[in-house]
Amino acid sequence: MNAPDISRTARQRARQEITSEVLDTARQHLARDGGIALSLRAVARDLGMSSSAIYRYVPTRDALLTLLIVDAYSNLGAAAEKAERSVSRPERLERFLAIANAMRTWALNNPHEHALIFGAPVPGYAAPAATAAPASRIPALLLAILDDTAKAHPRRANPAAKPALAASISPLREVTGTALSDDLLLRGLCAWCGMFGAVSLEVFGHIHNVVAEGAKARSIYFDHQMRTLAESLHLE
Amino acid sequence: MNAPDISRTARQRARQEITSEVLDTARQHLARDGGIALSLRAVARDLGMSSSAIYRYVPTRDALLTLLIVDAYSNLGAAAEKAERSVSRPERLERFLAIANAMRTWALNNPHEHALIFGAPVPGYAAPAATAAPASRIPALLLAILDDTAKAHPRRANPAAKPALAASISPLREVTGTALSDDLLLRGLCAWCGMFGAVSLEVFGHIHNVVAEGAKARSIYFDHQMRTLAESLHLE
DNA sequence: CACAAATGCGAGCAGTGCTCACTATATAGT
DNA sequence: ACTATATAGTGAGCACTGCTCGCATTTGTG
Repeated sequence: MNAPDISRTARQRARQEITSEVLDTARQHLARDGGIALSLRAVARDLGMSSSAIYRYVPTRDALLTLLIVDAYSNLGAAAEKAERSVSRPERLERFLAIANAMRTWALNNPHEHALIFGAPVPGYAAPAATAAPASRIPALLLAILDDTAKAHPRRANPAAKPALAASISPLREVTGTALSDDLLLRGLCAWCGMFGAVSLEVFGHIHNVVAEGAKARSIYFDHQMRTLAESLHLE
Repeated sequence: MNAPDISRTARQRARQEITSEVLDTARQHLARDGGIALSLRAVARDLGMSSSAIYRYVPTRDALLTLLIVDAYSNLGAAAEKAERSVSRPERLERFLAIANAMRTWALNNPHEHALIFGAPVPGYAAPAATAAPASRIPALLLAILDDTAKAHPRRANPAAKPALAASISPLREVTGTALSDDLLLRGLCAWCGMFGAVSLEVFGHIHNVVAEGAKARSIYFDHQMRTLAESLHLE
Protein backbone atom coordinates (compact mmCIF):
# COMPACT_ATOMS: atom_id res chain seq x y z
CA MET A 1 0.00 0.00 0.00
CA ASN A 2 2.39 2.69 1.12
CA ALA A 3 5.22 2.28 -1.29
CA PRO A 4 8.10 4.64 -1.78
CA ASP A 5 9.96 6.31 0.99
CA ILE A 6 9.79 4.84 4.44
CA SER A 7 7.68 7.80 5.38
CA ARG A 8 4.47 9.53 4.60
CA THR A 9 3.76 12.31 2.20
CA ALA A 10 6.00 15.33 1.97
CA ARG A 11 3.42 17.40 3.70
CA GLN A 12 3.19 15.07 6.64
CA ARG A 13 6.94 14.90 6.97
CA ALA A 14 7.16 18.67 6.84
CA ARG A 15 4.48 18.98 9.45
CA GLN A 16 6.29 16.63 11.76
CA GLU A 17 9.55 18.46 11.23
CA ILE A 18 8.10 21.89 11.81
CA THR A 19 6.22 20.69 14.84
CA SER A 20 9.41 19.49 16.41
CA GLU A 21 11.13 22.74 15.47
CA VAL A 22 8.38 24.57 17.30
CA LEU A 23 8.89 22.35 20.30
CA ASP A 24 12.64 22.83 20.15
CA THR A 25 12.56 26.59 20.12
CA ALA A 26 9.89 26.56 22.80
CA ARG A 27 12.22 24.41 24.89
CA GLN A 28 14.99 26.94 24.41
CA HIS A 29 12.75 29.83 25.36
CA LEU A 30 11.61 27.93 28.41
CA ALA A 31 15.17 27.26 29.49
CA ARG A 32 16.14 30.89 28.96
CA ASP A 33 13.14 32.84 30.20
CA GLY A 34 10.98 30.46 32.17
CA GLY A 35 7.58 28.99 31.53
CA ILE A 36 5.48 31.96 32.49
CA ALA A 37 7.32 34.15 29.99
CA LEU A 38 6.87 31.71 27.15
CA SER A 39 5.39 33.53 24.17
CA LEU A 40 3.91 31.82 21.14
CA ARG A 41 4.57 34.92 19.07
CA ALA A 42 8.22 34.90 20.02
CA VAL A 43 8.55 31.26 19.09
CA ALA A 44 6.87 31.93 15.75
CA ARG A 45 9.17 34.88 15.18
CA ASP A 46 12.22 32.75 15.86
CA LEU A 47 10.99 30.26 13.32
CA GLY A 48 10.32 32.96 10.73
CA MET A 49 6.63 32.32 10.58
CA SER A 50 3.76 34.65 11.22
CA SER A 51 2.23 34.77 14.65
CA SER A 52 -0.95 33.14 13.45
CA ALA A 53 0.72 30.32 11.56
CA ILE A 54 1.98 28.71 14.72
CA TYR A 55 -1.58 27.84 15.65
CA ARG A 56 -1.49 25.26 12.88
CA TYR A 57 0.96 23.31 15.01
CA VAL A 58 -0.01 24.11 18.54
CA PRO A 59 -3.63 24.67 19.48
CA THR A 60 -2.93 26.97 22.39
CA ARG A 61 -0.26 28.27 24.68
CA ASP A 62 -1.34 26.01 27.48
CA ALA A 63 -1.08 23.02 25.18
CA LEU A 64 2.50 23.96 24.37
CA LEU A 65 3.25 24.24 28.05
CA THR A 66 1.74 20.83 28.60
CA LEU A 67 4.02 19.39 25.94
CA LEU A 68 6.96 21.01 27.66
CA ILE A 69 5.83 19.58 30.98
CA VAL A 70 5.69 16.09 29.56
CA ASP A 71 9.07 16.71 28.01
CA ALA A 72 10.54 17.85 31.29
CA TYR A 73 9.15 14.87 33.16
CA SER A 74 10.67 12.59 30.57
CA ASN A 75 14.07 14.20 30.74
CA LEU A 76 14.08 14.13 34.50
CA GLY A 77 12.88 10.56 34.55
CA ALA A 78 15.51 9.50 32.04
CA ALA A 79 18.26 11.22 34.02
CA ALA A 80 17.19 9.50 37.21
CA GLU A 81 16.88 6.12 35.55
CA LYS A 82 20.31 6.45 34.00
CA ALA A 83 21.85 7.36 37.33
CA GLU A 84 20.10 4.53 39.07
CA ARG A 85 21.13 1.99 36.45
CA SER A 86 24.77 2.88 36.88
CA VAL A 87 24.70 1.57 40.44
CA SER A 88 25.29 -2.14 40.82
CA ARG A 89 22.61 -4.28 42.47
CA PRO A 90 21.40 -4.49 45.12
CA GLU A 91 23.04 -1.45 46.79
CA ARG A 92 19.73 0.05 47.75
CA LEU A 93 21.17 3.01 49.61
CA GLU A 94 23.42 3.92 46.72
CA ARG A 95 20.56 3.67 44.30
CA PHE A 96 18.46 5.94 46.48
CA LEU A 97 21.26 8.47 46.67
CA ALA A 98 21.87 8.25 42.93
CA ILE A 99 18.24 9.05 42.23
CA ALA A 100 18.18 11.94 44.67
CA ASN A 101 21.38 13.31 43.29
CA ALA A 102 20.18 12.99 39.71
CA MET A 103 17.01 14.82 40.57
CA ARG A 104 18.89 17.62 42.27
CA THR A 105 21.47 17.97 39.52
CA TRP A 106 18.82 18.00 36.85
CA ALA A 107 16.83 20.62 38.73
CA LEU A 108 19.85 22.86 39.22
CA ASN A 109 20.70 22.57 35.55
CA ASN A 110 17.12 23.07 34.43
CA PRO A 111 15.56 25.33 37.04
CA HIS A 112 12.77 26.56 34.80
CA GLU A 113 11.81 23.05 33.82
CA HIS A 114 11.83 22.05 37.46
CA ALA A 115 9.64 25.02 38.28
CA LEU A 116 7.28 24.07 35.48
CA ILE A 117 6.87 20.59 36.91
CA PHE A 118 7.08 21.12 40.63
CA GLY A 119 6.23 24.77 41.05
CA ALA A 120 2.74 26.09 41.26
CA PRO A 121 0.48 24.92 38.48
CA VAL A 122 -0.97 27.79 36.49
CA PRO A 123 -4.31 28.89 37.92
CA GLY A 124 -6.91 26.93 36.06
CA TYR A 125 -4.55 24.23 34.98
CA ALA A 126 -5.46 20.58 35.47
CA ALA A 127 -2.67 18.18 34.63
CA PRO A 128 -3.80 16.15 31.63
CA ALA A 129 -3.60 12.39 31.84
CA ALA A 130 -0.65 12.50 29.44
CA THR A 131 1.60 13.75 32.21
CA ALA A 132 0.79 10.92 34.59
CA ALA A 133 3.02 8.28 33.05
CA PRO A 134 6.23 10.32 32.65
CA ALA A 135 5.64 11.82 36.08
CA SER A 136 5.70 8.44 37.74
CA ARG A 137 9.12 7.34 36.56
CA ILE A 138 11.00 8.51 39.64
CA PRO A 139 8.36 7.22 42.04
CA ALA A 140 8.61 3.90 40.19
CA LEU A 141 12.35 3.79 40.80
CA LEU A 142 11.87 4.48 44.48
CA LEU A 143 9.18 1.86 44.76
CA ALA A 144 11.50 -0.67 43.18
CA ILE A 145 14.04 0.02 45.89
CA LEU A 146 11.40 -0.45 48.54
CA ASP A 147 10.36 -3.66 46.84
CA ASP A 148 13.89 -4.97 46.98
CA THR A 149 14.08 -3.93 50.59
CA ALA A 150 10.93 -5.80 51.43
CA LYS A 151 12.28 -8.89 49.68
CA ALA A 152 15.57 -8.63 51.51
CA HIS A 153 13.87 -8.44 54.89
CA PRO A 154 10.80 -10.59 54.50
CA ARG A 155 10.46 -11.08 58.20
CA ARG A 156 11.01 -7.56 59.39
CA ALA A 157 8.53 -6.56 62.00
CA ASN A 158 6.08 -4.39 60.13
CA PRO A 159 3.83 -2.64 62.56
CA ALA A 160 0.37 -2.66 61.07
CA ALA A 161 -0.89 0.82 60.33
CA LYS A 162 -4.21 1.90 61.72
CA PRO A 163 -7.01 1.20 59.25
CA ALA A 164 -7.79 4.87 58.60
CA LEU A 165 -4.13 5.55 57.91
CA ALA A 166 -3.86 2.55 55.59
CA ALA A 167 -7.00 3.70 53.81
CA SER A 168 -5.57 7.14 53.28
CA ILE A 169 -2.99 5.78 50.87
CA SER A 170 -5.34 3.42 49.10
CA PRO A 171 -4.78 5.03 45.69
CA LEU A 172 -1.07 4.33 45.98
CA ARG A 173 -1.79 0.81 47.21
CA GLU A 174 -3.81 0.32 44.06
CA VAL A 175 -0.70 0.59 41.93
CA THR A 176 1.79 -1.12 44.23
CA GLY A 177 -0.13 -4.24 45.05
CA THR A 178 0.30 -5.95 48.40
CA ALA A 179 4.04 -6.55 48.41
CA LEU A 180 4.89 -3.50 50.49
CA SER A 181 3.73 -2.82 54.01
CA ASP A 182 1.80 0.31 54.83
CA ASP A 183 4.65 1.36 57.03
CA LEU A 184 7.23 1.12 54.29
CA LEU A 185 4.98 2.84 51.79
CA LEU A 186 4.42 5.73 54.16
CA ARG A 187 8.10 6.01 54.90
CA GLY A 188 8.78 6.02 51.18
CA LEU A 189 6.34 8.88 50.71
CA CYS A 190 7.98 10.73 53.56
CA ALA A 191 11.36 10.34 51.91
CA TRP A 192 9.90 11.51 48.63
CA CYS A 193 8.55 14.62 50.35
CA GLY A 194 11.95 15.29 51.84
CA MET A 195 13.73 14.77 48.57
CA PHE A 196 11.35 17.00 46.69
CA GLY A 197 11.46 19.54 49.49
CA ALA A 198 15.23 19.69 49.65
CA VAL A 199 15.58 20.08 45.90
CA SER A 200 12.83 22.65 45.54
CA LEU A 201 13.97 24.76 48.46
CA GLU A 202 17.43 24.92 46.97
CA VAL A 203 16.35 25.57 43.39
CA PHE A 204 13.86 28.21 44.44
CA GLY A 205 16.46 30.02 46.52
CA HIS A 206 14.98 29.31 49.92
CA ILE A 207 18.18 28.13 51.55
CA HIS A 208 19.94 31.37 50.90
CA ASN A 209 21.47 32.42 54.21
CA VAL A 210 20.98 28.90 55.50
CA VAL A 211 23.34 26.69 53.57
CA ALA A 212 26.63 28.10 52.29
CA GLU A 213 26.58 29.14 48.66
CA GLY A 214 29.39 27.04 47.21
CA ALA A 215 28.54 24.10 44.98
CA LYS A 216 30.61 21.79 47.14
CA ALA A 217 29.01 22.86 50.41
CA ARG A 218 25.59 22.45 48.90
CA SER A 219 26.18 18.99 47.59
CA ILE A 220 27.73 17.85 50.87
CA TYR A 221 24.71 19.19 52.66
CA PHE A 222 22.28 17.57 50.27
CA ASP A 223 24.01 14.22 50.36
CA HIS A 224 23.90 14.21 54.12
CA GLN A 225 20.21 15.07 54.19
CA MET A 226 19.39 12.33 51.75
CA ARG A 227 21.27 9.86 53.90
CA THR A 228 19.24 11.03 56.86
CA LEU A 229 16.07 10.40 54.90
CA ALA A 230 17.33 6.99 53.86
CA GLU A 231 17.89 6.00 57.48
CA SER A 232 14.20 5.65 58.08
CA LEU A 233 13.77 3.49 54.98
CA HIS A 234 15.74 0.52 56.35
CA LEU A 235 17.65 0.35 53.09
CA GLU A 236 20.62 -1.63 54.40
CA MET B 1 4.73 70.96 66.97
CA ASN B 2 2.24 68.80 65.10
CA ALA B 3 -0.98 70.02 66.59
CA PRO B 4 -4.45 69.25 65.33
CA ASP B 5 -5.70 65.88 64.32
CA ILE B 6 -3.72 62.87 65.35
CA SER B 7 -2.72 62.49 61.77
CA ARG B 8 -1.02 64.27 58.94
CA THR B 9 -2.50 66.36 56.19
CA ALA B 10 -5.64 65.30 54.37
CA ARG B 11 -3.60 64.39 51.37
CA GLN B 12 -1.35 62.10 53.28
CA ARG B 13 -4.23 60.39 54.97
CA ALA B 14 -5.97 59.92 51.65
CA ARG B 15 -2.81 58.49 50.15
CA GLN B 16 -2.46 55.99 52.93
CA GLU B 17 -6.07 55.00 52.67
CA ILE B 18 -6.00 54.55 48.91
CA THR B 19 -2.75 52.66 49.11
CA SER B 20 -4.27 50.15 51.45
CA GLU B 21 -7.34 49.91 49.25
CA VAL B 22 -5.05 49.07 46.37
CA LEU B 23 -3.38 46.41 48.47
CA ASP B 24 -6.71 45.02 49.59
CA THR B 25 -8.13 44.58 46.13
CA ALA B 26 -4.82 43.18 44.95
CA ARG B 27 -5.05 40.65 47.77
CA GLN B 28 -8.51 39.68 46.63
CA HIS B 29 -7.41 39.30 43.04
CA LEU B 30 -4.48 37.20 44.16
CA ALA B 31 -6.71 34.92 46.18
CA ARG B 32 -9.15 34.55 43.32
CA ASP B 33 -6.94 34.33 40.24
CA GLY B 34 -3.40 33.69 41.42
CA GLY B 35 -0.29 35.78 41.38
CA ILE B 36 0.66 35.32 37.76
CA ALA B 37 -2.73 36.59 36.65
CA LEU B 38 -2.57 39.69 38.82
CA SER B 39 -3.28 42.75 36.68
CA LEU B 40 -2.63 46.31 37.74
CA ARG B 41 -5.21 47.52 35.27
CA ALA B 42 -7.83 45.24 36.74
CA VAL B 43 -7.06 46.46 40.24
CA ALA B 44 -7.30 50.06 39.07
CA ARG B 45 -10.58 49.29 37.35
CA ASP B 46 -11.99 47.79 40.54
CA LEU B 47 -11.04 50.92 42.39
CA GLY B 48 -12.59 53.16 39.75
CA MET B 49 -9.37 54.84 38.83
CA SER B 50 -7.67 55.08 35.49
CA SER B 51 -5.06 52.51 34.62
CA SER B 52 -2.27 55.01 34.87
CA ALA B 53 -3.32 56.47 38.20
CA ILE B 54 -2.43 53.30 40.05
CA TYR B 55 1.21 53.96 39.36
CA ARG B 56 1.01 56.80 41.86
CA TYR B 57 0.63 54.18 44.55
CA VAL B 58 2.57 51.23 43.28
CA PRO B 59 5.72 51.69 41.26
CA THR B 60 5.43 48.47 39.33
CA ARG B 61 3.65 45.17 39.13
CA ASP B 62 6.58 43.33 40.63
CA ALA B 63 6.59 45.72 43.57
CA LEU B 64 2.94 44.95 44.21
CA LEU B 65 3.70 41.26 44.10
CA THR B 66 6.51 41.78 46.56
CA LEU B 67 4.11 43.50 48.93
CA LEU B 68 1.74 40.58 48.59
CA ILE B 69 4.59 38.18 49.27
CA VAL B 70 5.51 39.97 52.47
CA ASP B 71 1.85 40.00 53.36
CA ALA B 72 1.52 36.27 52.76
CA TYR B 73 4.60 35.50 54.82
CA SER B 74 3.19 37.56 57.65
CA ASN B 75 -0.18 35.86 57.57
CA LEU B 76 1.37 32.43 57.44
CA GLY B 77 3.79 33.29 60.22
CA ALA B 78 1.01 34.69 62.38
CA ALA B 79 -1.12 31.59 61.84
CA ALA B 80 1.75 29.32 62.81
CA GLU B 81 2.62 31.39 65.86
CA LYS B 82 -0.94 31.42 67.03
CA ALA B 83 -1.22 27.65 66.66
CA GLU B 84 2.05 27.09 68.45
CA ARG B 85 1.14 29.40 71.30
CA SER B 86 -2.04 27.48 71.96
CA VAL B 87 -0.02 24.42 72.95
CA SER B 88 1.10 24.30 76.55
CA ARG B 89 4.84 24.11 77.30
CA PRO B 90 7.01 22.22 76.88
CA GLU B 91 5.16 19.66 74.71
CA ARG B 92 7.68 19.87 71.94
CA LEU B 93 6.06 17.23 69.74
CA GLU B 94 2.68 18.90 69.97
CA ARG B 95 4.16 22.26 69.16
CA PHE B 96 5.87 20.80 66.12
CA LEU B 97 2.65 19.22 64.95
CA ALA B 98 0.71 22.42 65.59
CA ILE B 99 3.10 24.37 63.40
CA ALA B 100 3.02 21.81 60.63
CA ASN B 101 -0.72 21.65 60.76
CA ALA B 102 -1.06 25.42 60.74
CA MET B 103 1.19 25.65 57.72
CA ARG B 104 -0.78 23.01 55.85
CA THR B 105 -4.15 24.47 56.74
CA TRP B 106 -3.07 27.94 55.75
CA ALA B 107 -1.70 26.67 52.46
CA LEU B 108 -4.85 24.75 51.62
CA ASN B 109 -6.96 27.81 52.44
CA ASN B 110 -4.65 30.17 50.56
CA PRO B 111 -3.19 28.12 47.75
CA HIS B 112 -2.28 31.09 45.59
CA GLU B 113 -0.51 32.80 48.45
CA HIS B 114 1.35 29.60 49.19
CA ALA B 115 2.33 29.34 45.54
CA LEU B 116 3.50 32.92 45.57
CA ILE B 117 5.79 32.22 48.50
CA PHE B 118 6.93 28.68 47.91
CA GLY B 119 6.36 28.18 44.22
CA ALA B 120 8.81 29.15 41.59
CA PRO B 121 10.00 32.73 41.88
CA VAL B 122 9.26 34.76 38.78
CA PRO B 123 12.14 34.62 36.33
CA GLY B 124 14.31 37.59 37.11
CA TYR B 125 12.98 37.96 40.61
CA ALA B 126 15.36 38.34 43.53
CA ALA B 127 13.67 38.33 46.91
CA PRO B 128 14.14 41.77 48.46
CA ALA B 129 15.52 41.98 51.96
CA ALA B 130 12.08 43.00 53.16
CA THR B 131 10.87 39.43 52.81
CA ALA B 132 13.63 37.94 54.95
CA ALA B 133 12.19 38.81 58.34
CA PRO B 134 8.58 37.66 57.80
CA ALA B 135 9.89 34.57 56.02
CA SER B 136 11.84 33.45 59.05
CA ARG B 137 8.98 33.34 61.51
CA ILE B 138 8.22 29.64 61.06
CA PRO B 139 11.89 28.66 61.04
CA ALA B 140 12.24 30.65 64.26
CA LEU B 141 9.45 28.65 65.87
CA LEU B 142 11.07 25.40 64.85
CA LEU B 143 14.44 26.52 66.13
CA ALA B 144 12.87 27.38 69.48
CA ILE B 145 11.61 23.82 69.73
CA LEU B 146 15.05 22.49 68.96
CA ASP B 147 16.48 24.84 71.53
CA ASP B 148 14.15 23.50 74.17
CA THR B 149 15.05 19.99 73.11
CA ALA B 150 18.74 20.70 73.48
CA LYS B 151 18.12 22.15 76.93
CA ALA B 152 16.05 19.16 77.95
CA HIS B 153 18.76 16.73 76.90
CA PRO B 154 21.98 18.55 77.65
CA ARG B 155 23.97 15.35 77.73
CA ARG B 156 22.59 13.60 74.71
CA ALA B 157 25.34 12.06 72.66
CA ASN B 158 25.72 14.44 69.77
CA PRO B 159 27.89 12.91 67.13
CA ALA B 160 30.14 15.64 65.82
CA ALA B 161 29.51 16.38 62.17
CA LYS B 162 32.40 16.29 59.76
CA PRO B 163 33.97 19.74 59.40
CA ALA B 164 32.90 20.17 55.77
CA LEU B 165 29.35 19.28 56.69
CA ALA B 166 29.35 21.66 59.64
CA ALA B 167 30.76 24.37 57.41
CA SER B 168 28.01 23.86 54.86
CA ILE B 169 25.43 25.21 57.29
CA SER B 170 27.58 28.05 58.57
CA PRO B 171 25.08 30.75 57.50
CA LEU B 172 22.41 29.11 59.63
CA ARG B 173 24.87 28.70 62.47
CA GLU B 174 25.45 32.43 62.27
CA VAL B 175 21.91 33.11 63.41
CA THR B 176 21.49 30.24 65.85
CA GLY B 177 24.62 30.65 67.89
CA THR B 178 26.29 27.64 69.43
CA ALA B 179 23.48 26.24 71.52
CA LEU B 180 22.42 23.62 68.98
CA SER B 181 24.55 20.80 67.71
CA ASP B 182 25.25 20.40 64.03
CA ASP B 183 23.38 17.15 64.14
CA LEU B 184 20.22 18.67 65.53
CA LEU B 185 20.40 21.62 63.18
CA LEU B 186 20.69 19.31 60.21
CA ARG B 187 17.84 17.16 61.41
CA GLY B 188 15.78 20.28 61.86
CA LEU B 189 16.45 21.30 58.29
CA CYS B 190 15.53 17.85 57.13
CA ALA B 191 12.24 18.07 58.95
CA TRP B 192 11.64 21.49 57.45
CA CYS B 193 12.24 20.07 53.97
CA GLY B 194 9.80 17.29 54.69
CA MET B 195 7.19 19.64 56.05
CA PHE B 196 7.50 22.00 53.14
CA GLY B 197 7.55 19.09 50.72
CA ALA B 198 4.46 17.45 52.12
CA VAL B 199 2.48 20.68 52.10
CA SER B 200 3.60 21.75 48.64
CA LEU B 201 3.03 18.37 47.05
CA GLU B 202 -0.50 18.37 48.40
CA VAL B 203 -1.32 21.97 47.53
CA PHE B 204 0.12 21.64 44.05
CA GLY B 205 -1.87 18.51 43.38
CA HIS B 206 1.02 16.08 43.25
CA ILE B 207 -0.49 13.49 45.55
CA HIS B 208 -3.49 12.99 43.34
CA ASN B 209 -3.82 9.23 42.87
CA VAL B 210 -1.49 8.69 45.80
CA VAL B 211 -3.37 9.81 48.86
CA ALA B 212 -7.14 9.51 48.99
CA GLU B 213 -9.00 12.73 48.20
CA GLY B 214 -11.08 13.20 51.33
CA ALA B 215 -10.16 15.94 53.76
CA LYS B 216 -10.07 13.45 56.61
CA ALA B 217 -7.82 10.97 54.83
CA ARG B 218 -5.46 13.71 53.87
CA SER B 219 -5.13 15.13 57.34
CA ILE B 220 -4.63 11.68 58.84
CA TYR B 221 -1.91 11.06 56.28
CA PHE B 222 -0.26 14.40 56.89
CA ASP B 223 -0.34 14.04 60.64
CA HIS B 224 1.30 10.66 60.42
CA GLN B 225 4.02 11.94 58.13
CA MET B 226 4.77 14.84 60.41
CA ARG B 227 5.07 12.43 63.32
CA THR B 228 7.50 10.39 61.28
CA LEU B 229 9.56 13.51 60.66
CA ALA B 230 9.43 14.39 64.32
CA GLU B 231 10.84 10.98 65.28
CA SER B 232 14.26 11.94 64.07
CA LEU B 233 14.19 15.18 66.02
CA HIS B 234 14.27 13.52 69.45
CA LEU B 235 11.44 15.77 70.54
CA GLU B 236 10.29 13.67 73.47
C1' DC C 1 -8.05 17.35 -13.78
C1' DA C 2 -10.82 18.93 -10.19
C1' DC C 3 -11.97 19.13 -5.60
C1' DA C 4 -10.71 19.18 -0.87
C1' DA C 5 -7.61 19.48 2.83
C1' DA C 6 -3.77 21.54 4.77
C1' DT C 7 -0.80 25.58 5.30
C1' DG C 8 0.47 30.31 5.67
C1' DC C 9 -0.48 35.36 5.91
C1' DG C 10 -2.12 39.84 7.57
C1' DA C 11 -5.47 42.37 9.88
C1' DG C 12 -7.81 42.79 13.94
C1' DC C 13 -9.74 42.32 18.89
C1' DA C 14 -9.13 42.59 23.63
C1' DG C 15 -6.05 42.52 26.96
C1' DT C 16 -1.39 43.60 29.42
C1' DG C 17 2.62 46.87 31.74
C1' DC C 18 4.22 51.16 31.56
C1' DT C 19 5.30 56.20 29.99
C1' DC C 20 4.17 60.83 29.02
C1' DA C 21 2.17 65.29 28.42
C1' DC C 22 -1.39 67.59 30.47
C1' DT C 23 -4.79 69.32 33.99
C1' DA C 24 -6.65 70.09 38.49
C1' DT C 25 -5.82 70.63 43.36
C1' DA C 26 -3.82 70.70 47.85
C1' DT C 27 0.19 72.05 50.47
C1' DA C 28 4.05 75.08 51.71
C1' DG C 29 6.72 79.26 51.70
C1' DT C 30 6.86 84.17 51.61
C1' DA D 1 -3.33 86.26 51.09
C1' DC D 2 -0.78 84.94 47.08
C1' DT D 3 2.25 82.41 44.59
C1' DA D 4 5.13 78.43 43.61
C1' DT D 5 5.56 73.67 43.95
C1' DA D 6 4.55 69.00 44.89
C1' DT D 7 0.92 65.68 44.26
C1' DA D 8 -3.15 63.23 42.07
C1' DG D 9 -5.51 61.97 38.36
C1' DT D 10 -6.51 61.65 33.17
C1' DG D 11 -6.36 59.90 28.42
C1' DA D 12 -3.57 58.82 24.65
C1' DG D 13 -0.12 55.94 23.14
C1' DC D 14 3.69 52.25 22.61
C1' DA D 15 5.01 47.65 22.45
C1' DC D 16 3.71 43.44 23.67
C1' DT D 17 0.56 39.25 24.48
C1' DG D 18 -3.06 35.14 23.04
C1' DC D 19 -6.12 34.16 19.77
C1' DT D 20 -9.63 34.46 15.64
C1' DC D 21 -10.95 35.09 10.99
C1' DG D 22 -11.06 35.64 6.07
C1' DC D 23 -8.33 34.98 2.22
C1' DA D 24 -4.72 33.10 -0.82
C1' DT D 25 -1.61 29.38 -1.90
C1' DT D 26 0.15 24.95 -1.88
C1' DT D 27 -0.38 19.97 -1.65
C1' DG D 28 -2.65 15.43 -1.83
C1' DT D 29 -6.28 12.53 -3.67
C1' DG D 30 -10.53 10.62 -6.03
